[in-house]
Amino acid sequence: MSGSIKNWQSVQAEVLRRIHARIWRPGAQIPNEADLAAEFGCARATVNRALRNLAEAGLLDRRRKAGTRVALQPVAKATLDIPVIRLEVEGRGQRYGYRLMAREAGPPPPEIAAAMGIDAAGAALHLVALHLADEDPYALEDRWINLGVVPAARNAPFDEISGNEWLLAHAPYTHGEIGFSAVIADAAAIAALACPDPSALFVLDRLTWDQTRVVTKVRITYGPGHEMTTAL
Amino acid sequence: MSGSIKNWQSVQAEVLRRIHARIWRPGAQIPNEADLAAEFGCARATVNRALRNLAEAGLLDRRRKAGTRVALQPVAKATLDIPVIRLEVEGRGQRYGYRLMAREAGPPPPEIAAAMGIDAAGAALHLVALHLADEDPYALEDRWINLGVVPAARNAPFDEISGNEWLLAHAPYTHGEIGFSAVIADAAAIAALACPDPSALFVLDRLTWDQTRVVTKVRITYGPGHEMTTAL
DNA sequence: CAGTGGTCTAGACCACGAT
DNA sequence: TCGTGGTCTAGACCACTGA
Repeated sequence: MSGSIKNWQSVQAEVLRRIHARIWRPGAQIPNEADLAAEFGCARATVNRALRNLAEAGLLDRRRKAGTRVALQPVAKATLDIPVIRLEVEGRGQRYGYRLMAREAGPPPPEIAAAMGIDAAGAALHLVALHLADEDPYALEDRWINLGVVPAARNAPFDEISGNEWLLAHAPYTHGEIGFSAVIADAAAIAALACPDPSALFVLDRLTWDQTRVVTKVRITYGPGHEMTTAL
Repeated sequence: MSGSIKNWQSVQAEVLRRIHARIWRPGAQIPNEADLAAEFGCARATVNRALRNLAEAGLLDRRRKAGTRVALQPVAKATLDIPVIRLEVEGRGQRYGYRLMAREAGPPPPEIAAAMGIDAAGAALHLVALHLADEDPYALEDRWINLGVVPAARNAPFDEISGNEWLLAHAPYTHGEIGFSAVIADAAAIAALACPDPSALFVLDRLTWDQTRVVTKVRITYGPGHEMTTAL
C-alpha cells in the first residue's frame, strides 16, 4: 500500500497508474466502486468521482450492472477553447484591430436562409469584418444574424464591436454546432487576408441556436498558416 | 416556483434558465451554494454538482470567497472526439480499408528528431499509410514511432493494422498535443488522395508522450472537403 | 479574519440492464 | 432478478482569498 489515498485526485492517479502499468488491461473489468473504496479506505462517493472523471475522459467504460472496464479504444477527446477573437489575439500578446467591411440588412440568399431556417419574408443582417493582429489581417468573419430572433442587432454598432462580442452580450444561445475544415482561398479572402494564390485556409463554421431558432451563422476564415492546438 | 428541483440536472436547468432569461446578468454574482440549496430544497452537494458542471462548461466563474458569477465572455468549449480512423469510417456507414505504403526504420531527419526529442543515435520507425472508405482514399497517415520507447514496434504487423490501433493496444501514453490546420496538397498527397491540384486539405498533427519521452508523432492529412464537427 | 467554494463521509434509495 | 453505477442527503472540515 502506497501513501494514503484519501481524495479523488489521488484515487484517479492510482487508477491511471494501474491502467498505465497494465495491471488493469484494456478491455478488462476493474473492481466495483465499493471494493475500491474499501481498498483505498475512502468513501464510495470519492471513488465514484474519480472513475466518473476518467470515464468522461474516455479512458473507462462504465455501465450499470456490467461494471467498469478499461476502454479498448480510448477515444481521444480534444477540448478546444474558442474564445472571442479579440481575446485570442490579445492572448498572443498582439494588438487587436477590427474593421467592418460590409453591412447589409435584407433577406438572405436561399442557401443561407435554408441553413438558418428563415422563411422568404424573414430578414437577416449580413456582416463582413476583418480582425487584425498588430495591423496584419488575422481572420475574416462572414456573419448572418437572424433579425427575427435578435431585432436589436439592426441598429447595433458593429463598426465598433465585432458581431461575436455584441451577440455574446445581447443574444444568449442555448446550443450550437461548430465545424472545422480547410478551403482554397477565394478572391475575396486573398484580398482581405493578403495571402498568396493559391492558399489553404483554416475555416471555422458556427451555427448557434436559441431553443428552436437560429440566432446566427458565421464563418471565420483564418489567415494562412493558422493552427488550432490543444492539449490531449 | 416551478416543479420540484431535486436533482443536479434540474438545478442546472434552472440556473441556465435564469442566466438565459437575464435574471442573472453576465458578470453578476449569483447566490451562494447554501442559499441556493435552501431555495431549491436540496442538499448543497447537489447545487455544487450543478454549478461545478456549468463552470467547467465556461458559463460560470467561481472563486472561493469571491463567489460565483455569470461569465462575461463565455468561452465556447468544443470537445472533439478523435476516434481511431477505422471507427470513424465505419461510423459513417462506410467500409474501411487500409494500405501500408512505406515502412522504414532508421534515424529520423533532423527536424523530426528535434520535435521528438530523439538524439542522433536514436532510432525511429517511419510509416506511411492510406486509409480508405469504400475503396476511396480517406486520409493519409504519416507517422514516426520512437523505437527507443516502443522497441516492439520494429516487428509489429503494420501491414495489417494501423499504427494508431497498434499503439493504442501496445503503447499507452500519458499526455499529448494535438493541432489542426489547413495545407495545400503536396505532390504526394495529390497522388495518394487522388485530389485536384491545387487542393486545401485538413490536417491533424498529434504528438504523444509517455511521461517525458515522445512515443509517436503523426500527421493525418484528410481528403478534400473533410470537415470535423461537434456540438457546442 | 471570515465567507465561499471544494471536498469527504456514511448511509441510503434508485435506475438501468445483463443474465 | 439483482448487481452495479448514479445520485441525494446532512453534516463536517478545509483551502483559498477578498476585505
